Amino acid sequence: MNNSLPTSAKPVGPAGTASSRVFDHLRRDLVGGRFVAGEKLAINALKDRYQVGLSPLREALNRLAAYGLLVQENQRGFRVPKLSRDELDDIAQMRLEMEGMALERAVANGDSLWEADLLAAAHRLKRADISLDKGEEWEHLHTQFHRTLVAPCGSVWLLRFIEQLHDQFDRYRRLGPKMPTIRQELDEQHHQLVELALQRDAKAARELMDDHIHKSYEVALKRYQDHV
Amino acid sequence: MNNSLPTSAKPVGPAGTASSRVFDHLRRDLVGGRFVAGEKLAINALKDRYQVGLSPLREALNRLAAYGLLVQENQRGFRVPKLSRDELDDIAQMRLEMEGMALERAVANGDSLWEADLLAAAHRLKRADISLDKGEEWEHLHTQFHRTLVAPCGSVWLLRFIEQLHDQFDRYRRLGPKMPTIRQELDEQHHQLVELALQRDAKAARELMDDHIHKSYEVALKRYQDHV
DNA sequence: TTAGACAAGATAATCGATTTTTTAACCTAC
DNA sequence: GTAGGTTAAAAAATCGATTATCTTGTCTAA
Repeated sequence: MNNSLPTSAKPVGPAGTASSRVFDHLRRDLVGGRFVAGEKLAINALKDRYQVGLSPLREALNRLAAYGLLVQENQRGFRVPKLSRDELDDIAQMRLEMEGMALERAVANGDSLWEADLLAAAHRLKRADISLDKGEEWEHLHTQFHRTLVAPCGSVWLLRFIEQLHDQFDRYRRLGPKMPTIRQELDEQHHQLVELALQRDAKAARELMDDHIHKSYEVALKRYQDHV
Repeated sequence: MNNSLPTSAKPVGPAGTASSRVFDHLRRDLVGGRFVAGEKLAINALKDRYQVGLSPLREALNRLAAYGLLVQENQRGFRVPKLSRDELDDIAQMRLEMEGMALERAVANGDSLWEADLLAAAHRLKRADISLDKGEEWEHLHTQFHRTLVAPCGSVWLLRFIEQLHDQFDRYRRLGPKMPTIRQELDEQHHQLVELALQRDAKAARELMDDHIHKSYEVALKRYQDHV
């Protein structure tokens, strides 16, 4: 009912600090490809762009560097990490291993509340208007769906790593303009994943997840190759 | 050098910034159990303790929070994460999965230079004087050995996650005073691991690694239970 | 007694200015 | 022409002080 303000799954609560706000904003922009890979960040320009002072901005940059969305070089500031085919392969491979593991555990552990959340997340994702807001809304619901899928895997650290890998993967997947054609097929798989999860068919679910990641990988690779 | 996470092997080069220096120092102290779990950090006290100003100190704290060695609560500073049996189990379980995977790949990929590095690392570890420097020297060589073991696994992200898990695991393992008795057995396994790696026996190596982590887990659990 | 209000002190977060280091442009000697 | 050196400008890092927020202790009213 009260979907207006503080209920969302956002990292920062009602009393967000400037540092946290700019962290979230920068993270979205980095994952969404609003910066050129390899680019050196001009801190003074960012100060204007995000309307914050130097201290909270630098704190946010430090966090992003520790998180892996920036690289920090002593005495010479921050840059956006380069992209490479090798790294994309690495990330996709790790997603296969870790999300597969997480999904199997989630299917084994998830309760009926999870089933409800999953259906809800899938429904919201299906309903999302891709043309709206440059697809930001769809992206958010997509992230949320995958998060929900593996949520009851029982490992905080596994979830954390998967989240990190998703962010990294999306730096490739979200290069360039949208391609709604392939999305059709991937969207289909989301619903099949829910089906198999509800049937508690861990093996089939994992196989489908493997295929899903593989297809997403092909999208990301295409984007990367077109982009270079 | 620039692509490694802030947790790189070497503390920081000659031109380390104040921020990086205090990050390294704090990281060592957190992993080494020099702070009480759950404790709230008094920033002004840290300023004196590490002889740095507020800005570089806060930047270091932000990095450590993103890395998982601190928790950050908006508007109320930083605290040392609590310890729990559940989390220890989680961390150990993840180490089993990830280091096992990494070791298998390393055994498949590692070249002769790796073999040499491995022998060297094992030798240095054996020679290390535990009584020296509160065991810091041994700890460093131990970390280095395990790092070398999985180094050629081919995945930057896998290595990164393993490193992070080691730091988390050591928060438990290094609680309380040293127990040289059990170390004997674990030290023995280090050499057996080298043996199996050189023989390229991936399966046996992984099984031994599983056992090694399991034994380490028992040490850590004992420490944790004694500590509570 | 105890819940709530309030003020005072402590702590966290942020700002503006300064110091340090790097970068880039220019010069000179060979 | 190029390697090496010098310096001015730019950028990064840090400092000192200010502002915002939380915490604690005290008081009052029910």
